[in-house]
Amino acid sequence: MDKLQSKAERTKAFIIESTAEIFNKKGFAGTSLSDLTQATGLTKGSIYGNFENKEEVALAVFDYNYTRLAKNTRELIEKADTFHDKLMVYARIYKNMAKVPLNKGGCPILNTAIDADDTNPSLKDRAAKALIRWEKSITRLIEQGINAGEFKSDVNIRQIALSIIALIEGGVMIARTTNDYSSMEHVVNTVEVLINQIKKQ
Amino acid sequence: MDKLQSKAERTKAFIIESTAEIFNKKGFAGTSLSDLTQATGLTKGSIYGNFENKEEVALAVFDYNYTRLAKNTRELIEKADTFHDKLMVYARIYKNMAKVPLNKGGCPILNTAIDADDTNPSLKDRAAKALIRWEKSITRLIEQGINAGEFKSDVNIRQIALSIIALIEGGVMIARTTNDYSSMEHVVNTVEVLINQIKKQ
DNA sequence: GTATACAAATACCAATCGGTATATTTGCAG
DNA sequence: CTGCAAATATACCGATTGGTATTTGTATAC
Repeated sequence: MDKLQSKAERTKAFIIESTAEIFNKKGFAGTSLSDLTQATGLTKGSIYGNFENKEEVALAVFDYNYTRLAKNTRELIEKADTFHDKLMVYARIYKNMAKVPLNKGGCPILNTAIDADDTNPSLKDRAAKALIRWEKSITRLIEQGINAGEFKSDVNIRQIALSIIALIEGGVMIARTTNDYSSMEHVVNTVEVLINQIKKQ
Repeated sequence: MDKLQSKAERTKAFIIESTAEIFNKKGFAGTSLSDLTQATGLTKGSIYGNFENKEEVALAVFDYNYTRLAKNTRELIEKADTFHDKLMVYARIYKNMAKVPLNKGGCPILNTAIDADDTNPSLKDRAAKALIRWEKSITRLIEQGINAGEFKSDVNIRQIALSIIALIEGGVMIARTTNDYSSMEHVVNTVEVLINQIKKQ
């Protein structure tokens, strides 16, 4: 086997990529098997040959959407020099979210969290883990910034980390629901204020 | 007719109250007609005698959930003396959201916004209007506080209003998804900081 | 080139979906 | 107490749901 992936692996990836947007827009209950066959051009038999059931597709799709988002963010953070600039990457990404949306249908973490909250424990768990990893990522940057002497040492790290996430996700929700992306800019301005406030001097 | 409501009006209200929690938890697509008959003990015929279709029930349920929320908030705000304290009502309500949740299944505005976003224009519009009214309510309190000499006159009113909403809604999402209500407290602390920062002196 | 293993399509399943036409019951005015 | 209208239940509809057993097609190792 000199191929990079088996046929099954390629088909699996194809199904995931083809249906990622639908699941993100319609949610788990709102996405039907016929949505999946329509988006892929495949038949139900083929989809069920590669996934056990609808839930397995949804879980794989969430992982795909989340990984794409996380990778994109990580790369931008690595490019930034100071820890201040690294934190500011979150502001930059969502400031022009309207023009360059990575995910059609909005943030997959937010969508999955609300969608699966009271209905699907597995999906909810995936969203929870994503949020916790995001929080850890911000927390680590602040800690490193403190150690590097960039940030004050008496900041409430967890409060800042959670507030940045809440502002962004809340901002996405407001902007998308009201179709007014200027509200996202306003909210991101507060993210910037929070980050600037922990700077020394 | 010496009754306060007709039979139909009472049944309508009964259907709305009985199914409010289900719609808030499962969303529009995730809630089936049999969910409604099960929750009410009524038959499909009876429900369709009082509502045109499932969407009409969902819209009435959103109005019910939202009105209850808005009324509760308004009453607490009216009781507060200063504009600072009035703004702080939002912080107080959501600080112990875990102990005294007004709506099972989380904030109906957030849930409906994400649920209906890419799928149901009527419901999305309801959520959008609710968000705009909420923003206006905060905006008005800040303006009145400025006129009363309580707040600084150079604050970015819209930025503060939107940030408070985003923090609360984002915080609700994080707390409910991760099952960790301490994160809500952290986020609400930032809401309090924002409000304190616009105070004179 | 052929046998074989794997992948995809076909055809089917019971159950449930949202919705409706009609029958039955109920509440209420006279 | 009766008659009638309003409200609820019954019974049914075609379409679609998620899922599966089986057949057909295809890529690949030998």
